[in-house]
Amino acid sequence: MQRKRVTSKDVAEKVGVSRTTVSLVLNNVQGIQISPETRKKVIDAAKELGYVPDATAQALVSRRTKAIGLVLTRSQHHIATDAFLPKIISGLLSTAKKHNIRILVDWVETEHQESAYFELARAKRIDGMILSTPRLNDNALKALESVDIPTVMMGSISGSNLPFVDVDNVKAAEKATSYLIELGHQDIACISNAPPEYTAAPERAEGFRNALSKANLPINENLICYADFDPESGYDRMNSLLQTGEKFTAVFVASDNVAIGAKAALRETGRHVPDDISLIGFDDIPWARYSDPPLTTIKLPAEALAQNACTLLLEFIQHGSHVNNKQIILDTELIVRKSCKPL
Amino acid sequence: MQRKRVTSKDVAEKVGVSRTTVSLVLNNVQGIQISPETRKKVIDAAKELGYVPDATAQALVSRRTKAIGLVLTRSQHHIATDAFLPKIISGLLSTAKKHNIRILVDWVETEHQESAYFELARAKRIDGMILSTPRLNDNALKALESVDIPTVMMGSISGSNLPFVDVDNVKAAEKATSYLIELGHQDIACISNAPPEYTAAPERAEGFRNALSKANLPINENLICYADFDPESGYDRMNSLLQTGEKFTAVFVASDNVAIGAKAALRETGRHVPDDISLIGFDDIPWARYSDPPLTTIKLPAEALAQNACTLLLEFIQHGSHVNNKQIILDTELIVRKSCKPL
DNA sequence: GCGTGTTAGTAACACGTGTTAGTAGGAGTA
DNA sequence: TACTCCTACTAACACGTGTTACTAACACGC
Repeated sequence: MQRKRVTSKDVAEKVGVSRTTVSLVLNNVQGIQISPETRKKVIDAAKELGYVPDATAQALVSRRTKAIGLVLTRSQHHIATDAFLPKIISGLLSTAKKHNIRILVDWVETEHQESAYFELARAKRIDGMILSTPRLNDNALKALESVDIPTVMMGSISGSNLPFVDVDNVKAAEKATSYLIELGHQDIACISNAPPEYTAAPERAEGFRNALSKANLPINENLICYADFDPESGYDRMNSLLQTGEKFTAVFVASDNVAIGAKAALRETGRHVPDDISLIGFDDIPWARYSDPPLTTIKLPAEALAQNACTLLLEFIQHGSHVNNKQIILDTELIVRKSCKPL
Repeated sequence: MQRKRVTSKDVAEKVGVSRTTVSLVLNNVQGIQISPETRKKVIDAAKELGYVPDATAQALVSRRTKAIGLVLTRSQHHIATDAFLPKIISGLLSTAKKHNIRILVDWVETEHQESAYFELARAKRIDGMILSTPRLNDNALKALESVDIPTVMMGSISGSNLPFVDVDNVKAAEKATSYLIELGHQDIACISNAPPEYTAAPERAEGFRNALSKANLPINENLICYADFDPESGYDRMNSLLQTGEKFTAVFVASDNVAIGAKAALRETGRHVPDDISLIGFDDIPWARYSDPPLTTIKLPAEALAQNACTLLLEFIQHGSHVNNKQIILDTELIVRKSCKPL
């Protein structure tokens, strides 16, 4: 049943040459002399036998697995509800495919972070890794540096000098908030996307504050809170905001996924978007433009982020740490739809 | 900079035993005699040196890579907008982690299917693969069988006897449609989830027809159409349905993701859900319960599907093709929310 | 002393590839 | 003939591990 593997030795024997010759021909090694007839015979035989080089053996000798890791550092529930993951994967796959590289998805539970990174890297199963929205404590960071495997982060993190790809979260949040201010809103709430440990969350809150300051508006800390990635947390936070009794006419929600839940909470308490409350999101997930009303939001170039992270990592792998451009900041864009209204 | 790799040889030398002994101790091989002192010394030395066995070398000799492939066979755009992928990945990761197995995500562009499957399998980079919502032509199927790598499909496919994990699409669609009929609807449209090549799509349409037949209602083929996974296609199909001039008071949309777009089309043409049109979805993606109105739908156990597929594949890998239970059908559940109304 | 077992290991091969150093054979030159 | 150069290869090592077959040392019973 189980057909025997076809190895380069089989190809060599069929043609009547050495295994070395087969390797040289099939890898098209430059600066070496093989007669055209032999070349052809080898190539034909390989095709006929259906020879595919064994990736593990190649990896062992070349010290390159031709695979990179996408390391997710969130809870299982947050992975399952991450509206962003498909775009990340899609972007990664498209770039990786061009370079004939595979993607290994791994998941590091927060509890045992250090050893997990360590083992993953040391086992040499991947050539490098991409950390998605990392939340690293000092130990994990140190472990990561000590194994020195090429690493690129998607989303920056304070206190680390690993290369990263990100957007300017402060500026983007400022852009969103300024838009609300331009519409005449003065009492604005902010639900950031995630707990403050995730660097992007406080950055977006900071952008929110900046916009208010520049417009000489007071900052009411009671109107600033942090969600937890999923719609449910947005639902909860919005209800909490409503219960404070503080007045607000607009909300900046720093994640479309969270905004889904926030909007549901508004609806259930009889408030209408945008007539009663203006709502602006962040990310521009596919759902946003089909929402009711279509959600005004900040477009995050998710696929481009992934593609850039992948390209940067591959450079990193190839040229060692001499990568000149260690951080890439992509642009965001305000997408005006119908969830905000002049006051 | 680049620290030298720690191999089992280093551990052996440090302790003063042979490499064999190190291997026997660390793998805890049964039925072999090693003195407790030596055991301890080896374990201590391994820990002290930070020894992690090289996965590629292990794979080469054991003929097991301890990785399985998740193979996506859709276009890049469809991967990016797949609201289901995160749950699949989350389910896969959780099960795989328990067995200390990694997940390799791969993407087969439809054009070069055959060779891609072939190469992936033959390169021995993975021990088995999971095909997600496969659409296989005959060539691809034959190629797949000829390389005989353990394979499990998520979503069945006609004309193949590969093991699979799925829900009973016909019955689930029937359940959804019957619910609409029970509410008094008689003129019901159906937008299936995907093009008919994807087996689930015609199956769900069939379930739709079955329900009508059982209720002695006429089947109007003009009211049955096929979307293409994403919200945009739902938007288009709904507009087409509206333009036919055919009358309908309810719609069964065999995908929540498609329903998002369909609902937008209804809204833009001034129709309200559920007052004017009742809408029932399929999948129960996270967005569904926060939708406006909350979407009544059929719950597809996505994570459980992935977990079962993973478990089945691992059994398959371990015990060869002697897996007794070659197909697993999971239950679906009608989730009643607020998008449907008695006529 | 001798045969038999047991204990605690080790030497050597296998996995399938990439690569370096070397070589047989022929042609050209003095 | 003797030396050099070129062509077209090949032998052999390395990568790091798992595993099988073997052995040295010692104890035990008679």
